[in-house]
Amino acid sequence: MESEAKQIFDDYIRERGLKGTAQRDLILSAFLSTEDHLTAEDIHRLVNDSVSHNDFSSDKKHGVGFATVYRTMKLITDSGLAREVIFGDGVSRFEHKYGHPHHHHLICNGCGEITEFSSQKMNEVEKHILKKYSFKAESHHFKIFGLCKNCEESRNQEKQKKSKKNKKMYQEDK
Amino acid sequence: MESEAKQIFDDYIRERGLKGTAQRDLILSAFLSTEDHLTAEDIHRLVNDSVSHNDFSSDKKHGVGFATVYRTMKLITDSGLAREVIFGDGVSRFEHKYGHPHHHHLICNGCGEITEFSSQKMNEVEKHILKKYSFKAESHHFKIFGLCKNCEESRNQEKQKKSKKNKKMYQEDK
DNA sequence: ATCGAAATTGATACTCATTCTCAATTGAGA
DNA sequence: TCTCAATTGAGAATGAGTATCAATTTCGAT
Ligand SMILES: [Mn+2]
Ligand SMILES: [Mn+2]
Ligand SMILES: [Zn+2]
Ligand SMILES: [Zn+2]
Repeated sequence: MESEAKQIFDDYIRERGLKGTAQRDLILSAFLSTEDHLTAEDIHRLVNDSVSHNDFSSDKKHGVGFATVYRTMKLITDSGLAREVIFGDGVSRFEHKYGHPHHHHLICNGCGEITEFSSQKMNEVEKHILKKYSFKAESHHFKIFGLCKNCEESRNQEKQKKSKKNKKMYQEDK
Repeated sequence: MESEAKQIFDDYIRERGLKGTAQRDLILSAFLSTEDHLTAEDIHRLVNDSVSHNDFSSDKKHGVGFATVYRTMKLITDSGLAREVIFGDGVSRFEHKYGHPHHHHLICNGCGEITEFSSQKMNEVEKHILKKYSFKAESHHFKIFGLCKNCEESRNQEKQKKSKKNKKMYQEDK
């Protein structure tokens, strides 16, 4: 769980002769506090909100900077705790890697909801492709964009409204 | 073939009350001239190189601008001729859509080579996933990053060289 | 507990792909 | 040919992420 992850990061830091800092602790805790796919901005907000709530000392100079968030997320990724995911909207996201087996994503174009899935059959098909092309995979990611159940239903309701409206307008035209 | 594609673009342009221009012709021709996955920069270069080679009039003011390349590739994409692909290296690429059935990609981290593949079995697995999650797919893309056959082989040769070198240094240490 | 070299930090400047703005130019229907 | 909306290129603007650097902090050695 969380303490194991913190241990892993701590080990990683020491092995490299790096230093433990309050900022790194805050950022790692924020990252570990959810199961979401977080952007650097998300993490920056989480960190600085939690700081301003918890630390009410009046001599607080400034929050954790964006550069530190990016730098630390790189370390967390390199330590094996995080994986960077790119959904193609121009922002990187980070998700848990430790204790979370590899999986793929369904991304809703309506509400942004992200659903994870994995499939043994898909792994087998992939293996077959790799052999066919003599390709050595280092990473792989299947992304499916579309509409989640909720968004699909609301879209259909929208359509129905519009078609009623159109019918009405047509009658008024007579 | 190419003329069909140009006809489709022409129709698209007229339907919308847009105008045909020399720039749009050049950009579309450049895009159609290869089967590659082109960046806006690639297309810009293709267009301006071909212009300076073919059109040697000395009163040529300037080449086609980047903004026009981006704007026109958006039109070409909307017309259904192109598809935008995002490999996650920070640049968008465009590939043929017309006459090119949907497929996925193997991307070599060594030389950048892109190999296309498709798999009926994978489509079936995907369909199963979509049903399971009640998700309505609008687009989907499986990307596999790694090393192509060539790059994998050269990497192994590198390894062998290094191991020889290390052995030699070890002996010299004695 | 103190010291000091080395690592870290936040602010800010910068990069780079892409989009926006706008004055000048061009296309095509009347 | 006229006219006017669409288009263009240059350059400014944007936005995510990175590099720089002086000031601060960490932590092992004293
Ligand atoms: Mn995930
Ligand atoms: Mn392709
Ligand atoms: Zn949704
Ligand atoms: Zn290669």
